[in-house]
Amino acid sequence: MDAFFASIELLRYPQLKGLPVVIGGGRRRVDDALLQAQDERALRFIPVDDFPRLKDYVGRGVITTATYAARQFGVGSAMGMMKAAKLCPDAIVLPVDFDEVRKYSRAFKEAIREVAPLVEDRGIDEVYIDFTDVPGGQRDGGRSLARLLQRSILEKTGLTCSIGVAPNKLIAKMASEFNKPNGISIVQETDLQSMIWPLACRKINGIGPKSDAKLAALNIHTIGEMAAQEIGWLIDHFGQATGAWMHDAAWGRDTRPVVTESEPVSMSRETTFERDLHAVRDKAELGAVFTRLCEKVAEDLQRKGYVGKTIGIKLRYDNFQSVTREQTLTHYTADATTIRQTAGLALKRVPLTQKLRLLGVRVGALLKAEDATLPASTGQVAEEPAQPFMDQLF
DNA sequence: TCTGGGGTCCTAGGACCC
DNA sequence: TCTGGGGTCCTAGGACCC
Repeated sequence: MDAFFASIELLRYPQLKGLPVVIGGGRRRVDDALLQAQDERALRFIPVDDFPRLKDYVGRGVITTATYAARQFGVGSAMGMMKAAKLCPDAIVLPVDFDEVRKYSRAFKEAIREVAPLVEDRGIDEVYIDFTDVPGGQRDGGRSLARLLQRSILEKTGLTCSIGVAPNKLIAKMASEFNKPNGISIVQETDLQSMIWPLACRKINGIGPKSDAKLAALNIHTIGEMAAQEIGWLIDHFGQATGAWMHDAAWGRDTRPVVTESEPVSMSRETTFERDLHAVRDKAELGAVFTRLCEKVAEDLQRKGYVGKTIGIKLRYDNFQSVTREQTLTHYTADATTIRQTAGLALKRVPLTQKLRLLGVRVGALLKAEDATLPASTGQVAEEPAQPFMDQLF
C-alpha cells in the first residue's frame, strides 16, 4: 500500500492532500478537544493552519510514514521526529490511529482475496499474491490482474497500492518498488540483467544496513557485482547459508512458496519511556509499567487464544544498548501473574545500575490454547524405563 | 532533544541425552 | 599429546522487516 498510514489520514483530512504530512510518534499532538468536538464529516473543514507541525513536536517518536510531499524534504520512515523536524519543520504531524489502520488493512486484504485467494500476509500494509492459477493471471504478463486488484482495492478503501509482478517473491518485491505510487511493474526472468543487476545490493529484501556495509567494504555495490562473484567467495565471507542465499538472490533465484497460513511464534509488548528511568530511583514507576506490560501481553494471548512457556524481558539502556533475558517454564501459560513473576526473575538477572529507556515483555514458544495439554496431564505420557547406553550397543 | 513497536529467523555455545 | 558422534533444547544477541 502506498504511504499506508498517511494515506488513511488523508481520507479523513482531504484538506491535507499534497502537503508534507508525517505519521508517527507516541503522543497525540492534534488538539484532541478540537477533533472530538467535530463529527467525522466536519473533520475535512478543520483549517490546515490548525494542525500541529513537526517543529512543535516534543518526544521520542519516529516517523512510520511520510507522504510523498514530505519525502521531498528527505524525511522518511524510521527517522526520529526531532531529526525530521530539522529537515521539514512545517510538515504536519499526526499520530498513528491503529484501530483505523487495522480496519483498512483487513479491508484491502479482503479485496485481494476476493480476486486471488492465495495471499501471504507480510505485515499490516503488504502481501504476496500467487497469481499462477488465478483466471486471467497470465494475461499481459499479469498486468491485467494487477490492474483489476488496484481497481478493486481503490473502490473498497479509497487507497492506492503498487504491485510488482515477477516469477518469484524476491523479484516481485523489488519490482513493487519500481513504480510507486499507484504503479505496476512487470519483471520477467529475461529482465534480470537489465532491471535487477544495476540495483544496489540493499534493494534485496534481506540485505540490511550491516550486510550492505560489509559488501561495500568488499567493493560490491550492485546486485550485478554480487552475481559476478563465485559462490564460494561469498560463502567464505558471509558463511554457508548467507553466502549461498546471496548468490541465488543475485541471480534472481527464489523458490519460496506463497504461504497462506502461519502460527505466531511470540507475542510481546514494549514501551520507551518519555524520560530515562532509574531502577532504584524510579522503582515504583518502573514496577507499574512492568506489570502493565505483562497484563497487556496476557490479554493479547488470551484474546487470540494462545499460551506460551518462554517468558522474556528486554531492556534498553540510556546508551541504546539492549539486553534480553528469558526463562522457559515447565507449563504453558497466558496468565498475567505468572508472566509478571517469571519476567520479574528474568529482570533480576540483569545489571540495573544504568538508566533505562525501554522495557519490554515477551512470551514465546506459543501454542494454540486448545492444543496445550491440561496441567494435570502435563508430561504424564507413560515413559519407557531408560535403557542403559551400553545395553543398546550390544 | 538522536534512534517506536511488533515481529521472524539465524547463530553459537552449553547442557543434557543416548 | 586422552577425552566420539549424533541429537534436542535452552539462552543471548543480533540482523532484518513492516
